[in-house]
Amino acid sequence: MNPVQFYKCLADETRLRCMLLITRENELCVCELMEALQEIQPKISRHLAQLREFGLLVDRRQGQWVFYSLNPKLPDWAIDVLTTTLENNPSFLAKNMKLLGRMGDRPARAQACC
Amino acid sequence: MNPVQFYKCLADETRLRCMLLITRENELCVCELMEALQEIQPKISRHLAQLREFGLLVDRRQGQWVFYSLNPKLPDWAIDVLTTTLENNPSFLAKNMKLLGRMGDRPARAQACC
DNA sequence: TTAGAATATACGAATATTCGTATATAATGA
DNA sequence: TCATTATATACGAATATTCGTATATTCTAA
Repeated sequence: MNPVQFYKCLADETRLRCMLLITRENELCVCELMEALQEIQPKISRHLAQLREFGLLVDRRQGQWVFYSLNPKLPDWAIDVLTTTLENNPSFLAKNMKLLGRMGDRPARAQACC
Repeated sequence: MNPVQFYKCLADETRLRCMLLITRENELCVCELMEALQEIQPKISRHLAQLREFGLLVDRRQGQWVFYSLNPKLPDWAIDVLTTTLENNPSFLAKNMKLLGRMGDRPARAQACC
C-alpha cells in the first residue's frame, strides 16, 4: 500500500466518511451509505469503486445488494490510521451516525433498506 | 484540525515526504528538504507554505534560513498518524534519508547547507 | 419474461491542483 | 550601499479530480 495513494483515498470528504463508517460498522451497503451521507447513488458508488480499485475496500454481493468492508489485506498501519482517526473525531461523523442509526440496527436495518 | 483537510495535506508526494522527514528529524530547513527530495526550491517552498497555512507546520526564521517543524498545536491523533506512517514505511523514505544523510548530521550539516 | 430495485459506469462540464518560470522579499557580508 | 544567498510569491499552462445526468447491469419476484 503506497502511503501517498492511501492518503489520496482519504483526501475527499465522501470517501473519508465512507471509510470511517465502514471501519466502525464493519460492513455497509451502498444504500446505507447513501442514507448516512445524504448523497446520491452514483456519487457514493463511484467513490466506493475507487476505494476498491486502490485496495482499501472489498465488496460482497448479496442478492441485489453490495456490501463493502475493509480489505483484509490492508496493512496494520493503515488500519491504525483509520481507527485513530475514527476514535478521535467523533463530531466529524456524528451526523452520519445519527442518520444511520435512524435506519435501526442490523438486522432490523437490513429490512428497512436492503 | 479537520480530518479531510489534514489528509488532503498528506495526499501529495512532495508534502507527505516533507511531513514525514520533519516528523523524524524534528526540524528541517528548505534547502535540506530540497536536497533530500531533489526538487527545485519554489516547489518545496510552495508546499511548505501550504502545510503552514493549514496548521500542520510552523516556521522559524534564523538568519537567511527558515526552519520548519511540526505545529505544536497539532492534535495527538494527527501526530499518531504521522509517526505510524513513518515507522511502517521505511522504504518510502529510504532514498530521501540517504540524501539527507550525505549532508552530514547537524550541526555539521548546517555548515554544508545552511 | 418482464418490471422494478439496487448498483455500476460513461461522459462531458466544472472545478481544483500542481507545476515551471519569473520575480519579489529578506538577510548577510563586503 | 550593493551583490549574493535563501526563501517566498505571482501567474498562466497543464493536469487531475469531482460532479450530475444519463444509461447499463444485475438480481429478484411476480
